Amino acid sequence: MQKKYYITTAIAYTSKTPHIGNTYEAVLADSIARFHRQTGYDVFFLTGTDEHGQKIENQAKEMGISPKEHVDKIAGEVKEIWDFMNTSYDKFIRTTDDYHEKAVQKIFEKLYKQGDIYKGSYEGWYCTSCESFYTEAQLKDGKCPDCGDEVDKAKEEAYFLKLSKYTDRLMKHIEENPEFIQPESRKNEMVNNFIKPGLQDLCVSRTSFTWGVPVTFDEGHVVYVWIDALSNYISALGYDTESDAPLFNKYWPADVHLIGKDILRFHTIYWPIVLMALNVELPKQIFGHPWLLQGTDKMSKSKGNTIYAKQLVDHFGVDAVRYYLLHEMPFANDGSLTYELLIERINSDLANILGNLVNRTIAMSKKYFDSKVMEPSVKEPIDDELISLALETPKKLVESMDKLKVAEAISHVFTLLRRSNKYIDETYPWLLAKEEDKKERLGTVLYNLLECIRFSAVMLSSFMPDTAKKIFEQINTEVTGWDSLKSFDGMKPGDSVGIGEVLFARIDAEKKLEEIDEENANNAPKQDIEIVSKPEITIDDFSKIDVRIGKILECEPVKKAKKLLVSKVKVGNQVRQIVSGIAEYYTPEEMVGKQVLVVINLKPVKLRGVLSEGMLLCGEDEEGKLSLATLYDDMNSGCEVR
RNA sequence: CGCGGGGUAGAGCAGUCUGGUAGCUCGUCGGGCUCAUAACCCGGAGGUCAUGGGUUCAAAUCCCUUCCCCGCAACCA
Repeated sequence: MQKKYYITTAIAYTSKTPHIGNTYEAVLADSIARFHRQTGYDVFFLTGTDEHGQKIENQAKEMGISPKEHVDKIAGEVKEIWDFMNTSYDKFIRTTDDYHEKAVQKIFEKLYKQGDIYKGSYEGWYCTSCESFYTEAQLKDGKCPDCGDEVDKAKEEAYFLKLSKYTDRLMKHIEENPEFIQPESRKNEMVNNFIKPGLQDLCVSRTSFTWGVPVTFDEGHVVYVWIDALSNYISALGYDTESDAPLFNKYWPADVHLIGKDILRFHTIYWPIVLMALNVELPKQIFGHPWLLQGTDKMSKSKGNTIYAKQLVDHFGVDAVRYYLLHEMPFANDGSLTYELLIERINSDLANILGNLVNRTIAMSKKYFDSKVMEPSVKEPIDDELISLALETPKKLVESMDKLKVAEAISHVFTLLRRSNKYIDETYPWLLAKEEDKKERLGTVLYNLLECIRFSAVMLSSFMPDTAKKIFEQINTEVTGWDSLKSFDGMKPGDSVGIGEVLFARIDAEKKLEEIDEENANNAPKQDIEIVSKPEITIDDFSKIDVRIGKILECEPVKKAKKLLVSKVKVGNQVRQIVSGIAEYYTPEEMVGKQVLVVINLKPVKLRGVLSEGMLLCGEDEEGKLSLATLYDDMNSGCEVR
């Protein structure tokens, strides 16, 4: 029976257009899926979108459209990107799909009936204007972190999943299956930070918003993201708690869930526990891939450094972008993308090594043999090294791909291409062409080159499908299957090769970068921050906050806290000790002597064990970047700020 | 003393498990070649393998010290 292979990506959240980093995951999954198809597996490749939640509900409200309209638009964009990136998914699931919502409801019901989900209450602080709950730790200045309003201590009913019940089984599974969480270092993070300290039961329902899957037996409750989104991996296969599902029986358990390293916790802890509770087998592997950075920075909209797949593809073509993503991403560390690096890779690998080899080989075939493929009749020892390398390379590819080391796999192909270029220099075809009695030897040399190119194209099919196809056309072969790599005789003597066309044009880096700079300057004017004002307050409300001018006398870091500085601040006749989360932006030395704005009537709290009696005012942007508010002119400390 | 990963040529990385000539790609310099997209091929320069100590005939590799970077966790009144 044919072996099956089930691979999934994380489903993309439909709150904004995915950037190239998100796109990477789909391309990576695609190359793995294609490779398995090519090497004989029955593959199911799932991807899709995660479309519920408060954030989407709010965004839709702001835009004045329905949540469904909002997610339809973004899901459409996601699908469009996945499509032009040439990803060969078998199914694109949306969590707003009917069958998915039903499956989620059934799963929730089943877990509730068997007691793994129970109704409890969520005790915390409630903000009336936001209709949201916050834990003590989430509060900002004892107030709502979102809108800054007063919060009330309150209880809200919610459903909880009993994680504790399954902790031991999960731990055992992780220990017994070292492949389960990859890369290895991630496994330690999960075990040490979460499982060992003990798992708290997980809140799996919400009442604070309605854009979600309703809990069937309790009106007002909506299934929260964990059970909703994660279940897509089985609902997509038609999983049903009661009846059999053919696709599910065939493909489950997943061979690999490919996800970003940021959501590892949900996939390696919550998801396996849900499955255990459902009495369903666990996926074989969770692979938390690294992130793609813009240079050395995380991509984000507010930094204005977001790169989108569309722009890259428009400038460089799909396969060049796919090549870069797949080949330049390390296995465990974050990778980096810049236009400069991309152009360099295209020029040196794709244009020079690959494209030029194909081009020169076809040109020689045409020139010397009128495009005819010749019989390889005059062998020489020097051929053996080339041929045996060609025959070994497919095995190496399989080994690398088994470990999901895609970059390494591609490198093997390029080793063969480099060796082929060298072979041309070793055999001097242009000299052979000058002597009539060397014609047959020349034919053999060209045969070997064409066959190496064919080998390479077959092996590149999963990574650069369009390019592989173009190469097959140029060398005019239909022998493109993986099995044809078992012997070095796929090219048929007597056939004619096709027309040589440039596969990848060399790019003038300077010119291209200018072009892109200009484009980015036009397209991305620095956006003003959209102001969504907090509720109006009266002057009386304002006057409750006692802000004073202070002067920093001393300042030092708080031990074992990366972000905290503790300052002694002179405010009038008092000296306050204040802890601030600004250690990443200011050194203690530069703090001393600064005149600052201090909120003095905040309830004192201990931070990392250090008492803080107030708060220093700072400007803070979306990225969390801080700037301390100081004074324009020297003032006597203790003055009121109004 | 929270947990983990890492520091190897100008850049990016492999090698470390299982000690035995320090390697790959890019860049740079020089040479070769002309079939090809100024491409391809060969050679050179460039490394105290972060640091200090230990084990050993022999250490990038094994053991310990210190310093630095990164991830996770905690923390942002």
